[in-house]
Amino acid sequence: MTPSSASTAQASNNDFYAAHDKLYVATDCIIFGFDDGDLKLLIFKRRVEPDSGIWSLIGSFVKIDEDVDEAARRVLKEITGLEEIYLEQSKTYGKAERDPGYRCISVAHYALMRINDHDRELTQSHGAFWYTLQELPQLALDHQDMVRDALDKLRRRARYQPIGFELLPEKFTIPQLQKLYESIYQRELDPRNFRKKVLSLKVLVKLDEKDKSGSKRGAYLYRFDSEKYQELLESGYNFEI
Amino acid sequence: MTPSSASTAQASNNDFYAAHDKLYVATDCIIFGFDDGDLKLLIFKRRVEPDSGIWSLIGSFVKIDEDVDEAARRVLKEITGLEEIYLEQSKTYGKAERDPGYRCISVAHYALMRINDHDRELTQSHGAFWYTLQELPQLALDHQDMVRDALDKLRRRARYQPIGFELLPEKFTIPQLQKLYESIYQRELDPRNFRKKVLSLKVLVKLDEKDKSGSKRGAYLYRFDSEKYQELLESGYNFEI
DNA sequence: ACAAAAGTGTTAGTTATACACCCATGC
DNA sequence: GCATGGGTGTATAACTAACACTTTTGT
Repeated sequence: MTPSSASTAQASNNDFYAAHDKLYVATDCIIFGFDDGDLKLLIFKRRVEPDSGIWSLIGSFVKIDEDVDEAARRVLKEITGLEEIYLEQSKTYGKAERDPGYRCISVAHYALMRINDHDRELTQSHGAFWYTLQELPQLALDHQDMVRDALDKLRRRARYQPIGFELLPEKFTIPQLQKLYESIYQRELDPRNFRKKVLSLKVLVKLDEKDKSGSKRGAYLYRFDSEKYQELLESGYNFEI
Repeated sequence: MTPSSASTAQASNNDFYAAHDKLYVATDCIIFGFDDGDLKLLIFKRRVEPDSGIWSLIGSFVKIDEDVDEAARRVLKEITGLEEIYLEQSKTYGKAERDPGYRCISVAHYALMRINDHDRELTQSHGAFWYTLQELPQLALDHQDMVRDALDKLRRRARYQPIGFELLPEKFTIPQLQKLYESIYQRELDPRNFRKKVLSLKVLVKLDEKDKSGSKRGAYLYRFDSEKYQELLESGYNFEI
C-alpha cells in the first residue's frame, strides 16, 4: 500500500491505519490448456452463493500472511496437483459492486499448462472441466470479462515471448505448434511461412524422432531450447512470432 | 472475488465468507508528465510511517464502497485538482511483506497528464514535485518496482495506442512529439523517418499556426484527430509508432 | 493407388533504415 | 550574415505475404 493520501497524512500513524477499511481479496485463475488442436479453459461449477451452480473460474481468498501470487499457486495446486505452472498476473477487478455477496476485489491470474500433465481425476473430483473458447458457457460474476482480458494478454504476450511452449508437451511438431498459434489467434497461418519464421528464431532443436499421431508419414519432433533462448536474449535478440 | 476454492466449497455461505481474512487495499499512482523535453514523474515526501520522510508515489486506501479505480481518481484529483486524467491499471503488488506497517496490497495505476494543465500550487502544497526519470531519488517501499513496471507498460502501450497525446498540449509540433517519444524510449529518432511515420498514420491535423518557442523559424502546430482515429480503428487500422 | 498430412522456395510488395542538404527567422 | 532548429527525398535492406507442388506412408 501507500498510506500517503494527502488528506490523511497528518493523522497519527495508528489512527491512520485504523481509520481505513479492510476488504476481502481473492484471486481467480484463468487456466489455459491446449489439447486436440484447441485452446481450452479449465472451469468448474460454483458451489457457493452468489451464482451457485453457475460455471466459474477457479479462485480463492488471499490469506492474511500469503502473497497474492502464492494464493493463485495454491489454487492451481489444489485443482490440478501441479506446482510448476506458468503463472502471470492478469488484472485486478475492483468494482465495488462486482460481487453481490460481499465487497471483494479479485486479482486475476492466467496460467498455462500442458493438459496431459495434470491429474484428470483430481480436476474431475472438483467438478472441473476443459472447454474450448467456442463452447464456453456463461460464467459467474465478472468472470466473462476476466477471460476476455486474460485472452487478450495471452495473445499480446505470446507474440513476443516464447510462452506458447508452456502449453505444448516437451516434444512437439511444427504443425502442432502452428495449430497452437492458430488457436490462440483464431486465424489460419500459412504453413510455409510459419515454419520459416519459427525456425529462423533459432530456438528450436530438431530431434531424431517422429510423431506419427497426426499423419501416416509422421512429423519430426522438436524441443524448445531455453538455454539458447536465454543466450540470445542477452545478446539483444527479439523473439517474435 | 471468487469464493470457489475447492477446500472450502462445502462450508455454508456465511461461514464461507466469515472464515476468511480481510486486507487493506491501497492504490498508488505513477503520474507521468512531459515538460521541457523530458518525461517526468510526480512524487512527494511521505508523511507517515513506515518510511516517513522518504520520497514516494501518491496513494490512498481503497474505501469499502469505492471502486478501486475510483480511489485512484480521487487521489489524482486531490493532488492535481484534475478530474479528466488518462488512467490505466498497471499491476497489483501483493507480497505479504511488502509494507512492514501492515498487511496491505496495492493496485498500482499509471496516469498521463499535461503538466501545464494542473494546479502547481496544489501539488506543491502537498509537497509534490516533478522529477525526471534520471533524477528520481530512492522511493519508499516497493515504489521503485512500481515505477519500473509502469514505465514498461507505458512503453509497450505507447507503441500501439495514441496515448502519447495525453502528455502533450492540445496543439503540438512534430519536433515536440518526437522529443516525447525519444524521452519515453530513451533513444534518439531520425527526424525525417519520424515525421514520415507519424504523418502516414493520418491522425494528425496540421493547423495554420506556428509555435515559435522552440526556434526562430517556428514549427507548425498539429492536433490529434480522435474522431478520425476512431473511424480508422473501425475499418481495421493499426496505430503503430 | 489413393488419401492425408509433411515438407519445401520463389517472387512481389511493403516497410524500415540510413543518410545530407536547404529553409526561415531572430539576433 | 550567421546560428538555430524546421523541414524535405531517395536508395537499400529487411521483412511479410502470397502462392503450388512433391514426399511419405498406412490403408
